[in-house]
Amino acid sequence: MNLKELSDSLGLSQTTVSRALNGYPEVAEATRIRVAQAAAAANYRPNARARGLATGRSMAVGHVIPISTHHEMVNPIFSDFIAGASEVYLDRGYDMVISAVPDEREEEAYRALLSKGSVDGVIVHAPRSLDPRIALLREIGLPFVVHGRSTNEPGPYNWVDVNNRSAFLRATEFLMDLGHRRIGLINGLLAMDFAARRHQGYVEALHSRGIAADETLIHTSEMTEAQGYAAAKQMLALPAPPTAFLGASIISAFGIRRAIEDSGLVLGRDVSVITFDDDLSYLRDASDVPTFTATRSSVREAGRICADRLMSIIADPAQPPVEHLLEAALTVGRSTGPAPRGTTQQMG
Amino acid sequence: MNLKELSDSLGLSQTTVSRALNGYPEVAEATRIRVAQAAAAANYRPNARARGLATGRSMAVGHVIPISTHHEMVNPIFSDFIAGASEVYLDRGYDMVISAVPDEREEEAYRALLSKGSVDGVIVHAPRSLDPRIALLREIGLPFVVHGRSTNEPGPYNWVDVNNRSAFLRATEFLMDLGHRRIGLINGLLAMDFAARRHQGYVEALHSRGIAADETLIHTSEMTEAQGYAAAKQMLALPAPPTAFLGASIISAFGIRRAIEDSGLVLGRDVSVITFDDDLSYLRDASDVPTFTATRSSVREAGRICADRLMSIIADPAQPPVEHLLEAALTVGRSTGPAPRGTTQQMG
DNA sequence: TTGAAAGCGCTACCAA
DNA sequence: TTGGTAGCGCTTTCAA
Repeated sequence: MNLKELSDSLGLSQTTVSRALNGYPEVAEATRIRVAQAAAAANYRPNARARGLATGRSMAVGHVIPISTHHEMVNPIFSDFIAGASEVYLDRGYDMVISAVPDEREEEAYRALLSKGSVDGVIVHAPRSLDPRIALLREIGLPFVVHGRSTNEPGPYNWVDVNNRSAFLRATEFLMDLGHRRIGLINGLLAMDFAARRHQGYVEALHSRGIAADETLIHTSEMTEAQGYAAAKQMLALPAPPTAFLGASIISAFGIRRAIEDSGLVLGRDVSVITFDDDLSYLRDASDVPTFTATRSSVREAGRICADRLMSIIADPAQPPVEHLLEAALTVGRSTGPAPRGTTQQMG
Repeated sequence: MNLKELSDSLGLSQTTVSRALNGYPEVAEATRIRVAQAAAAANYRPNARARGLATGRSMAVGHVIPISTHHEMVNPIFSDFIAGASEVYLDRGYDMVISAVPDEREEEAYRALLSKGSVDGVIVHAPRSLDPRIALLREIGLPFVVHGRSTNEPGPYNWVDVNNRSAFLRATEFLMDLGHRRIGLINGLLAMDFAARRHQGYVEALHSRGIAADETLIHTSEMTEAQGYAAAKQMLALPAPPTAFLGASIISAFGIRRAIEDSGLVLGRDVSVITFDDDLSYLRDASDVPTFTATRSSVREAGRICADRLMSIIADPAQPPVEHLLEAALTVGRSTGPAPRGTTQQMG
């Protein structure tokens, strides 16, 4: 069923039917109702390509995911983000186009998305410290919102980020409040902006209590199970091993747990672990289990906000960039049910 | 840069330029080269919407993900599948459109995808025993490939599936070979086809050794950490607790591990665990750690195969349905590096 | 308040 | 081997 068939069946012109369906004010109310009913009955939906050709907009948003490093796709976090963004797209009638491409074909992917006209804008994932994608997108004039930040990027741009610095600062303080003084940090690659900020928060917290950061207790690498295991194992073998770990991701945290077990220690009794990007944490000294809900709920919220922001930019590209910093929620108590929806919840 | 501008700059007609770019044989070789160079220099790419309007094909594939139950998006497996499919799409110039929709809006999503004309075909994820989506897609004539199988579906259809029955059969046998007789099965919901097949393989293996399946050692639920924990905890409290677990997913396996620890037992010493959809397993009696690579590599492979198959169907919808059963690889030895690419590797 | 008609950028048919 | 041209299905002036 297309516009012509629909308008013919109604004895109206395509123009009028199109106007009625798109909410133009000049259509008589009676006509509009008649058209709407006929369209619903015929299960009519305008062809997206034809409409796109006519309007110059594609009603689709692109997400380019670098896959060679396995940073993103393997990361459950990404799923949450996508789920949040999808909610918004679904509401607004937008499609989500995902290009999973090898790192070296990333630029090509963005250019293709633009020149093929398949999307009206993109979300940039996992920005690095000075991310070339931002310059590229500005240059080619494709609207974009960054999930995360690119610290050394000189110009203004739209971003939505979780406050990784404060999250790790608070988590470190929390552990210190429990008496821990030697806290191992199993972090992601410092080239990733979020990892650098986490490192910063951790160090700040230590300094605020007059504790010097011990390099042997800081590890940065890809956030894999194997890396988490190796790093934790090595730290536990130190003359003065850590009594607690701060894990950057659920994946590496599983490696940390394995290292603790392998070392003959008992998780939550001999060694405490707080994991970020996770719903579970293990502490030996707390009556209950504190949980960073940042990534099971805040990341989903971040997806919603990014999508919403991008669609606003697409509608009006002239507006000034907006920066949106979300506070991660560190709650006490194991969370087993659905993650809370708010993002402003603070640690007690 | 569009076709008209490009052809004008070359002093050729749009027709000739289009033909040259699309590999039609009647174009003079000299012309083709000249056109190709100009196109590359201008960074020209045909507008996907215009081309789609003209050809009737959208050069895009849809993936509809049900999100309300958190079956898929939360599942790291899904990421691997997408990564595999993406490789194929990228090669063939196809876009991947992902609709994450609440269960109840699933049918609407498929219909919209078709009538809006945004995709040429879809991949169906996580089929149930008699999945209504198959009938729907057949009815509306949208080409599709199912990742998994729908057991009670009467008609033929294209599917690509991992042999879940044999995987669980082999894993159960493996545990029995090590001397285990009480093996807990922490499974997904039986309404999900893959879970039913896993259950079947488990029971078959027990029967082949003359062991009756013990209902108290079989648990089915959503594959969450909390469910895995609760189920394992309960089983470990039985008068005759299991000495090994078979976990259906990496997520629930983490719950199983926690239950073991909580019960004062040591994983790999007191209780063994084999996890599916995972790269890690913990056995007390094996010299090394056996690993089901099914989901970190085979699932990616399945993504590739599904995508390839779908694009073949789109090109020629008349061809008979193909059924593709992948054997899951159960390997011995911890896998820490990149997952192997093949899918036919068998357990020793 | 409604309709006719001109595109949007491309492909594909029919001529030359 | 090349070009003219008629759509593909929709939106959007411009007229009526």
